[in-house]
Amino acid sequence: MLAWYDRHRRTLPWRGEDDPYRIWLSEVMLQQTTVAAVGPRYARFLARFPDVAALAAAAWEDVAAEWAGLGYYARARNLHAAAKAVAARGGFPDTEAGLRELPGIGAYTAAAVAAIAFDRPTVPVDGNVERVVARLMAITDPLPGARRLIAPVAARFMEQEAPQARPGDFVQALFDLGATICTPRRPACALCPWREDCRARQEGIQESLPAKAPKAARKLRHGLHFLARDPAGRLLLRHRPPEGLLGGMLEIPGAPWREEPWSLDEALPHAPLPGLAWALRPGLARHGFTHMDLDMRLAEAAAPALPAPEGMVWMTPEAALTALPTAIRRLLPLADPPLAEGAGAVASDPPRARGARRRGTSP
DNA sequence: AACACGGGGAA
DNA sequence: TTCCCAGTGTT
Repeated sequence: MLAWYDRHRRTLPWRGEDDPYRIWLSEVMLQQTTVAAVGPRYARFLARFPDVAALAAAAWEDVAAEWAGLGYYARARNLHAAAKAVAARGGFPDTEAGLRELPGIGAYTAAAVAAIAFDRPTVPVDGNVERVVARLMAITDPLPGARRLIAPVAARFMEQEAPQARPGDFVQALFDLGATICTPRRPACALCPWREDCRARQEGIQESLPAKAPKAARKLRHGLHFLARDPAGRLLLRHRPPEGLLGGMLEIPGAPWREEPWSLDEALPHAPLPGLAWALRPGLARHGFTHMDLDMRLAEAAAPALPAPEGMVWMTPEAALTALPTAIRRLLPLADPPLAEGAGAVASDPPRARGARRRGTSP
């Protein structure tokens, strides 16, 4: 495995780093997030917060804006909290158990940082390792339950394949094998260093593993949001509660997301400023979360120059574009004139700003 | 053990 | 479209 890794490993921005801060940051960004999505964001984050002291000293607003668009915003909150804890104790814990105490570091990330940054002989079990081990051992139990069978096998590999040598490289070799050879669909078994040992391949069932438990159906919810613009063209945004969905992020204020679609009249009590002439815009913004789909409509009004109400802030469209989470950003192309992604210099193509088509028989 | 929690890239 | 990604925390 290590010989294969030395020959075929991917070149990645966080490869070869020995700074625990950088390893940790990469692992947190990579939680449920693809390498391709993390790449540019990793470099940008480090440019803004070059070390753990800088992150610990930063204001939450700046961390949130930097994380916007990456998703799973509890990661950013926990990252910020963990940075303060690390700065306070004078450095990173160098054991799996010590790392596990930090907010946002669970079983996987503790093992990953311990192995990669501190060469501890432990195996983080991510989606790649689950897939590689399930196939190698022909484990047919469905995930996530099968993890209790997979983890001990992975730990045994570490003992056998990397006896006190290169634990960090061994786990990253497993990642790379899963990402480039032992892929979810159409694995390239002919190129695999373990092709002769793989029980799933021997049985011809590699493409059906790992088995997964069926996931719950996504609910559909509806929202109606109110975009107020002041005479300077700034947008009125609201802070969401610190926990829960999009916790701690900014949003365009609106009526709560619920099962039934909103009419403008019905939603009016939830408008951020009283007495404005709200006009409902045509079209619908749709966003899919992990557990629900969300259909949002947009009402707009011109507002006089006023101080922002409690918990809200006036922000330029340019700043809003980068500070808003993607779900909320999808409303901007519905505005008149549209505040699309390319509103600034770049005339990029507006994302799925699908109009009222689809089966949404709008009011 | 089951849920809540984002978003994007690839097939 | 669907799948799934270097998962964590809460209930």
